[in-house]
Amino acid sequence: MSGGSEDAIGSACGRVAGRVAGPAAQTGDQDGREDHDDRDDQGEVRMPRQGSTANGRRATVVDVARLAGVSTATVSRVMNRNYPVAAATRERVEEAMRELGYVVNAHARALAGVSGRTVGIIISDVVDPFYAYIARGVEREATAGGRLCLVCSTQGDPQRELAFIELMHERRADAVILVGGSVADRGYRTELERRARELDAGGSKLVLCGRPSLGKDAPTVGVEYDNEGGAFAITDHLLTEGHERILYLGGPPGLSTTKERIAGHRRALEQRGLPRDPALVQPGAFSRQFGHRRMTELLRDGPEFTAVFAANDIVAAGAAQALEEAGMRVPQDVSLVGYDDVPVAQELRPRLTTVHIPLEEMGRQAVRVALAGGDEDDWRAPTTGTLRLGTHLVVRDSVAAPRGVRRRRG
Amino acid sequence: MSGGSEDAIGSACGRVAGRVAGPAAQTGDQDGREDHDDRDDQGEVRMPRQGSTANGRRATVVDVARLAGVSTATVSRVMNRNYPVAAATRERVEEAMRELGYVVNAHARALAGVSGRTVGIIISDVVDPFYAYIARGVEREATAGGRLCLVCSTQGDPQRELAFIELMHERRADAVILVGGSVADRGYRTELERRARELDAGGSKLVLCGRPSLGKDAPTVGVEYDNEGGAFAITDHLLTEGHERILYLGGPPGLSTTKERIAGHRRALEQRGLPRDPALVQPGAFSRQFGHRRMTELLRDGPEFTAVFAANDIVAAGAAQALEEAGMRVPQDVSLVGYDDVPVAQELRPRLTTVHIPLEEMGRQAVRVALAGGDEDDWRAPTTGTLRLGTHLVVRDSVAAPRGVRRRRG
DNA sequence: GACCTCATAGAACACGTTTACTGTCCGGAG
DNA sequence: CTCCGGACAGTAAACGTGTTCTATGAGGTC
Repeated sequence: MSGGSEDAIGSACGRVAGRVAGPAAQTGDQDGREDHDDRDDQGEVRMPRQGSTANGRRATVVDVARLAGVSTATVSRVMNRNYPVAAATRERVEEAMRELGYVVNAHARALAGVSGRTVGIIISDVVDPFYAYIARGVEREATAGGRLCLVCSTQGDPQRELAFIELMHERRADAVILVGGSVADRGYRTELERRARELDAGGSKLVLCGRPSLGKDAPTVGVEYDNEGGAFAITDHLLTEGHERILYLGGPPGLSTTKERIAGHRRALEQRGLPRDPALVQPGAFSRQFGHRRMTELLRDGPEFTAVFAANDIVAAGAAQALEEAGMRVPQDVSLVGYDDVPVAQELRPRLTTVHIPLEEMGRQAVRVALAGGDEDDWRAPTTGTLRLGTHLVVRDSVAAPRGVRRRRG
Repeated sequence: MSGGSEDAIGSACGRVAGRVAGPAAQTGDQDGREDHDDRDDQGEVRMPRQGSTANGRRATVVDVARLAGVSTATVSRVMNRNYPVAAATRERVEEAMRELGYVVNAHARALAGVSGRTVGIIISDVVDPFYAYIARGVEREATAGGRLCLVCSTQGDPQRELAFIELMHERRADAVILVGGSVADRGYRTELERRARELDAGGSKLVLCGRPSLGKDAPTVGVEYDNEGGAFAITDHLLTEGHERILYLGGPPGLSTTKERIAGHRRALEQRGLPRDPALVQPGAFSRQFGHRRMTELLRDGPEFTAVFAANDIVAAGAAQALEEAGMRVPQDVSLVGYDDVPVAQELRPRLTTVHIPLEEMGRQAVRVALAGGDEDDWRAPTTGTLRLGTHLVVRDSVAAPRGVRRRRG
């Protein structure tokens, strides 16, 4: 992007476009289009089908060519700079394009064999910072490669996810990036695998970002982060501080992300020989509201605990509010940690100890990995493979040694 | 969306696609397809040009038609359900599509005259919740209308903005939505207006969302919020509490958004007959970092003030930290307000008093307004017009009566 | 002057769908 | 029996661009 690129965006081809319209003078020359040998006897002008809702038809290569007095091939070559064109001719063509306000039709171009230069990303919610950061990485990397980014939100509905993949396939996206944990449902998995094969057959890639692989033979690539390891590390941090009864709060129960985080949590417990208490694992949503409501309930009639491991920072924010309302101080009375290291973690008071995930980098890698094999014709490169990024603990102010075992209130 | 729609997404046409490949059994019945009379004598297979990077060519309508023993027209009609097809024929075609894993080519479809069903949104940064909420509204409304959403981030660079508009025009987006304040530069304005005309000439709409109109004759539509009014209201709130020296902090100086907010702020001051002190207006970035740094500097050697009006909630978060580090309590020592009512406002302690903007609703309205005229053929509807949404004050805990005039520390 | 090469430019087809016309078959009305 | 209309299905022409193959003239060499 730092080179003398001709456009403000990635490597988009240089194009020009100009003022709306000069006098539509048809440029007198009675061109040599001699009677299509039929259809002329119809006598009627027969208004051409309108593009969509247009009032004025858009200029095409043919119009430009006519005005510049050249063939369409020459116009195409002027645009793409992939074939020698005399300077004078080039100038005339560019002037004509400006005159007509010509804008190339990306659909026609894509149909003619040039890549559509699009990558799609499917997430649960644009507003959720976890997804937003990944989306930013994807968008930036895509733009750097001269591509546009199609964003879809599923609101967590697997059916919509499948439908969006299909829509992106229809648009011949270079890559489709699926972000976030997935449900374990077998039927869904099968459907997903079928889509992956179809995409692959067409030369596109399905990228699984922060989600377990579909299996060795499914034609997908993956970018993961060390979910289990991060959970292990942060639990271990709590254990080191002396906590023995840790409440795990939030995260949709069926989700792979939840399972992995709980797995890491349990491994840390087991390593210290601590028992696992089912009452201390309270999955739910990934929302602030859930964190607040469930925490309030558990403070009233839940098990004893001295620390809370919230499934993510948003849940932690809700839990923090519940704690505050119950008159509990963090970390003096209860320690609290989150996951994801999203901006809110720095705004909470005390600042939240959490696990950092290289979200934006994951997004970038997702498109890089997807497009790696496609550019060259080396289909020897393994069509499947997984890139794994590290996570690390971020220690802030929300953890302290337990003062004593917490008793249920009231 | 609540009707018995056939797909998980908006009103997308029903399409099918199936398992990769059964035995390619050609379905025995020796149908009456007697030799296409050409192309068979070529004898040679002649590998067609590859689509992009594919190893296996994608199935097309022709393939499906051949396998089902019908014409391509019939296949098209089966897909689009816009023309009667016998049940038996339909079944055969659908089976063929499943067999071949056929996925329609959206580019070809768009080229043939069907709308591409795409809306584009251009924002400064996906991660910024201000933009993220608007993007969510756009995305949801677009999806509800069976459209896909193209998202681009400019990082605040007007050149990239222009380039993105061009890219979306090439893709024949139904609407291009420009979000957020704009710079006052005249050359930029002219460029933008030219793009608007080109877009309009092609039947697309340029929507200005939270940004001033380009003028009466520019073919754009707009969705605004009452920026000036919100600033007036919140300043008046501070004045009512007894504050007389209010620091306005942050917001890029050239930006229309900044100008409007400052205008409202000043109007409130003037209404009470208070003087405007230039030293009390400190524009800058819209970032947390700016809020923190500048607030720190001003506490050291800035003018006296008893309240801070941060240009938005993010800046307020930075300012809050600076205040905290300087040992100042909010609101006892200094009152603090923000703008936008973004989630962080609820996480700050004390919870931030701010101005609520119906961000998601703006996004929804933006696409609604853009697509309103286009669906019907009533081009009598004014091609230009602006929808204005209200803002309102949200009172939380960050404002109190001034204890006394604040003196500079040290 | 004949011949070859190089630099350009044009003609024509491919890309994959949709759709306006044109038929064809069949049942029922006159 | 003929005529008519409805229900289907096929033919072929767009849609706008990229690209391959071919053509033409200029300039140089022998």
